[in-house]
Amino acid sequence: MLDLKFIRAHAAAVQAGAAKKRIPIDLDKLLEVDARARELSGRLDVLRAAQNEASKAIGKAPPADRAKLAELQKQKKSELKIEEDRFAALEAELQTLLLRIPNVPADDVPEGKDDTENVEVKRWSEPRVFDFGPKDHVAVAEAQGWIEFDRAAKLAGSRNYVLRGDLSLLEGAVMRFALDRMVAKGFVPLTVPTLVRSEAMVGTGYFPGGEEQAYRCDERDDLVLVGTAEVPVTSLHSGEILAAKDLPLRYVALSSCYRREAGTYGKDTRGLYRVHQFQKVEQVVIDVADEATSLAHHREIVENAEEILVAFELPYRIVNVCGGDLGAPQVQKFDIETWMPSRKGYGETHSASRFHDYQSRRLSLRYRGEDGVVRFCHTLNNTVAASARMLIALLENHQRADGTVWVPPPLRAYLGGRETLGRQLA
RNA sequence: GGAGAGGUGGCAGAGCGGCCGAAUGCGCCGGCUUGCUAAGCCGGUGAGUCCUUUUUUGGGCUCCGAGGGUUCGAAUCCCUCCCUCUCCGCCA
Repeated sequence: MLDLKFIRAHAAAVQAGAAKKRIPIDLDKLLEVDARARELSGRLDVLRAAQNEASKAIGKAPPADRAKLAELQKQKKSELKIEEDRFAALEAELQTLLLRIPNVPADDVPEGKDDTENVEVKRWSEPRVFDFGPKDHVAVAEAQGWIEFDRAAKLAGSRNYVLRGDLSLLEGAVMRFALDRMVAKGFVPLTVPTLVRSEAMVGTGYFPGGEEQAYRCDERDDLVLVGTAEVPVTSLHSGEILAAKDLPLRYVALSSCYRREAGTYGKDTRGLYRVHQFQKVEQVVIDVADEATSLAHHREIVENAEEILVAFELPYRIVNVCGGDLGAPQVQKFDIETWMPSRKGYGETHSASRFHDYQSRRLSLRYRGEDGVVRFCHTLNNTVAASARMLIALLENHQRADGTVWVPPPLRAYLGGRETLGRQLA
């Protein structure tokens, strides 16, 4: 969430930012509740001070007089209680409103209503020109007996899949390669819970608002399946005050990711593009509250992802995500889209976000600066590799006319040295 | 799942109705001492919020796992929840 002081001082900017994101907010309501709460808070402090002082006086009075003095205090107490209840109600309302205020997008976030207006900022390599009719990833995989959708549906419904044989191994190879690359860069690998309390979802900005996209356990356990390791990893140090010397924290985590994909019926129904469960290696950076540092980290985590795609020899482009396609918590987001022949276009495979202190304020994730001042951290994250979509790109871009699939050199060590997956079919 | 113990400042740990935002030790910061280092000595050292002050400063309120209750007054008593530890059971 944003700092209330910031909102008060920059109401116009907050309003404009929300408009850029196409998120309706009632800022006047928030400011009005805030003003009332602050006014009441001042009065409450005075009342409480009097109450505290009187109670202390009773403690010091001769025991014989205490009952009488206490009787007087009892009456004042009920007045105080009424004001305290009113204040608590205002605070709760304020908190609810505040959680809904989106972060202010950066100036260089493009205007635009949805993903069709994202602005391409970089393109690497060229889509391959096939000298045969390329298949989509489903056809490539089914021909090799690598994928089963019917049985997966029997087990878990639509948008699920079973990987079999080499494709299952390829998934593992991609994940492990991505993980190893990041560890080599000094990122600390973490294995984290993927079933989390809703506080972690609120803290990272997915709730309120994203409840429909998350699987939730029943009332016996108030736990939510995460859609990304970003949630547990960014929440790892919530409630802590970190030492400046320990920053930045660079984490990488491989986890399963779960997405309900509510409201996407009929969209991307074929294949692995939009599925309920996949594996992902995610990178998270936690550092000091400094714009330049944050921007440098943002570039760094985008480059980390680019290196993976270059290693896999997969053409990609980077888009600067426009206001209307940006989530509430982000200041800015760069999506990396990888070429997918069956889509005749680029499909989103990575999402690199920076948040300033939006998440850390919700998580109460702070650090003590060199100057001794306690501040909220800045957080950032990006995909390193997400299994399902990376498999689409690898199968489709590296398929051969004979039905086999070429393995990019860096992955071979993870596949017993093999340069080719599958048997010749044609 | 059953039985018990406990959650206090960066850490350890005392406090178990008012003198407690909190002893003591360690750590950390500053100073003194010292050829350098260590040891020693002195002082400082939680967070949030509001008010005051040009800055320094001073003051009010809130916070001792979370939420509720009892009381004039709660870290201390009661209730609910969360978490940790020990023993038993079950199990990967």
